[in-house]
Amino acid sequence: MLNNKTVGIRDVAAAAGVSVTTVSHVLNDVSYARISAETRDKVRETAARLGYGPNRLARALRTQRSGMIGFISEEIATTPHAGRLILGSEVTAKARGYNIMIINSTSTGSPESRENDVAALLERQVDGILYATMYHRRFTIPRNLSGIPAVLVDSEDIGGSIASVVPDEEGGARTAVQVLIDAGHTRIGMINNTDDVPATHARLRAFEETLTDAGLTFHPELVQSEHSEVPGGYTAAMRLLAGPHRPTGVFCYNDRMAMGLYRAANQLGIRIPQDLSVVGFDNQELIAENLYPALTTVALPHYEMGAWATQHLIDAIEGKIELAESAGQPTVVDCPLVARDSVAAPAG
Amino acid sequence: MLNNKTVGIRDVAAAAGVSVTTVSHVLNDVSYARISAETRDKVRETAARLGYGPNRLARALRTQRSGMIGFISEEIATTPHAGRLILGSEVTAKARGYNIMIINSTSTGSPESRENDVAALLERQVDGILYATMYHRRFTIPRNLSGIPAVLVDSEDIGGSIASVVPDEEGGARTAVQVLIDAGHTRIGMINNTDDVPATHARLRAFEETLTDAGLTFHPELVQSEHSEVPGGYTAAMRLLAGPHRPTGVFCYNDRMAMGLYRAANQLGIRIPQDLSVVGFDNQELIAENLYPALTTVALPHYEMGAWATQHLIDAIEGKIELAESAGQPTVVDCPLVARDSVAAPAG
DNA sequence: ATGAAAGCGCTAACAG
DNA sequence: CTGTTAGCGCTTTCAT
Repeated sequence: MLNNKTVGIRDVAAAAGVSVTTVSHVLNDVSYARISAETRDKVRETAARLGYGPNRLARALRTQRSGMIGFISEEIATTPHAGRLILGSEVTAKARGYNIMIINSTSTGSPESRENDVAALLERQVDGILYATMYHRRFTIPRNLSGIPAVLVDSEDIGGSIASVVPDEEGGARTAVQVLIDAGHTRIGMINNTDDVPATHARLRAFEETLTDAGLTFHPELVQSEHSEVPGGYTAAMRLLAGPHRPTGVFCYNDRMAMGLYRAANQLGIRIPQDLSVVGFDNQELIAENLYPALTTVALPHYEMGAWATQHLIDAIEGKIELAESAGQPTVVDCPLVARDSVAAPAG
Repeated sequence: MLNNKTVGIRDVAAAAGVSVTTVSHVLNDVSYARISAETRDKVRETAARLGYGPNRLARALRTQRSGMIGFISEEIATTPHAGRLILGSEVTAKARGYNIMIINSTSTGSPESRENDVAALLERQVDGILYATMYHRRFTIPRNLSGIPAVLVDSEDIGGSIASVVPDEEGGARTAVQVLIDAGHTRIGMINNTDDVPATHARLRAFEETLTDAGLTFHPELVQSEHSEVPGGYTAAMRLLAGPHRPTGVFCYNDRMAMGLYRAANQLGIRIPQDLSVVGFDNQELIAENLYPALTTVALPHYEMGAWATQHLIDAIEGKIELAESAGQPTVVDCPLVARDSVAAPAG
């Protein structure tokens, strides 16, 4: 332990010629403390001069509040999304005087390993726990996570017992499709994922509804599904674009599949956005920003979900809200449009 | 504080009918403890039955060892690299019984804000600190970081006072260029960065040396520099490829610039790898894996640097090594080749 | 308006 | 072979 700060409250007290109680009271601005202005100044000055810093561990032991929140994240490294989640959480936590402690988990781990992750945090006396999954799905929380302040991030709790926050898949998809409609497209296709996850179904549903609401007809043959990576996007796009009566606008399940579509279009001599408009989903900046033309897409609100979850977790810790009340259904956060250069009016 | 575990060592002692000392001794496997096998079993059984878990805060306060290491990272979210750094660190720390506490910083912050980040960690009584910069550069550490166990990750300390670990820029660049040479290329170009950072100079130097070592001549007009992003790569590539006597192989400063080169090549009707071989740097998977053809590149060893730094920091904390000894020059870690599909023998 | 003292949960002398 | 006890640095009740 780094005891460069070997200076504690009693050193300050001694140097200032007062008791430790007084020091504690002034440094913590205790409301009921009745201490003269001069004493206060003297204490503060002495503390500063000695370079005093509180030992948060000792305080935590005494107050039963560590000011630490545990953050369990699946696959921290494989996706840039986790970084934004952590950032949203860290910034929010710091603003409220908390720090975050990170544990990396895997989406393939056993229930016991998940419980161990939670237990490790509990031994550290964290005030609450944030559990983030790698992608939006339905998730069964570790048993020992229930009954303590916790929020599930980017997944819905199957048991419905804890609060959670997820992206607004439907809203985001509607936004994306509407961009195409607003640009004047009437024959719109979709490249979808084949995985059985909430996003797959919600985005398809929203696609269909948005078309219908706009008075356009939904053509089942204009939705092609594949594995949600670049090669899948390419394959699906080839099917979608090679036919005789191709769409003039395409909504892609994610930016990676859109990247595959770009390649297919390039290969077929179809220009984006002149001959084909495309909108993605996720706003994976490395891809969306760097594709040519830059991809118009809808952002997955990872920073915001991390921030929301942290804000509410802390509110619950501090007794300002009751997390149990929102446990029933997930809080849904907006997926905003990020307009770039891949959408134009249809040709002719 | 989550006192679901309201069960402490004294509860276990009472339930097992022994003293707290005995419980502490058996649960911590204290070497000099002389306790009968039966007592040990009884204690362990009781602890398990009651669901006892140690309060690491109390232990830390008593032992002056928190078992926490602080991790300050610049720009956690903007680069996927930070994720790998954190992962390497977290996995290593966990394996040795430590946890990591994250603080997000910025590369543009003031010296005071950096010192505050360090101070926050110090108040938490972390046993040591890892300070990671966003990219490899020369860095002045916060003043209050000196004198405590700490290692600088992905930068070299200008003051030379603390240990650091950086990627082997030269070695990585040599590897990249050698791949081109081994494939039979003799006219090789480079697309370089314009920033004045160690990587720019080291990679260029290695490029030149590797050519010379192979008996090839270095043509200054075959190195084109621009801002190290996709558009810069495109611009530089247009200059490099539009000329009359263009190279058959190109080494790019990073994968993003290589992506720009791909677009230029596509536009000029130059096929990769048939007409042009390319190798990148960084192994930004989202790009390198998904470009068509997939990009052969050299990996920046973020996971390894995180792991190395953590391993050594903990060794220092535990008194196994003296960090000061390696403070003079940075430890350099290998940048391995990631062979994909963008290199072939030169045409005809 | 200020101070003494107890105690948060644990470890480690030291004492039997 | 096992138990008593002091104390890590702090907050807070209670006294004065």
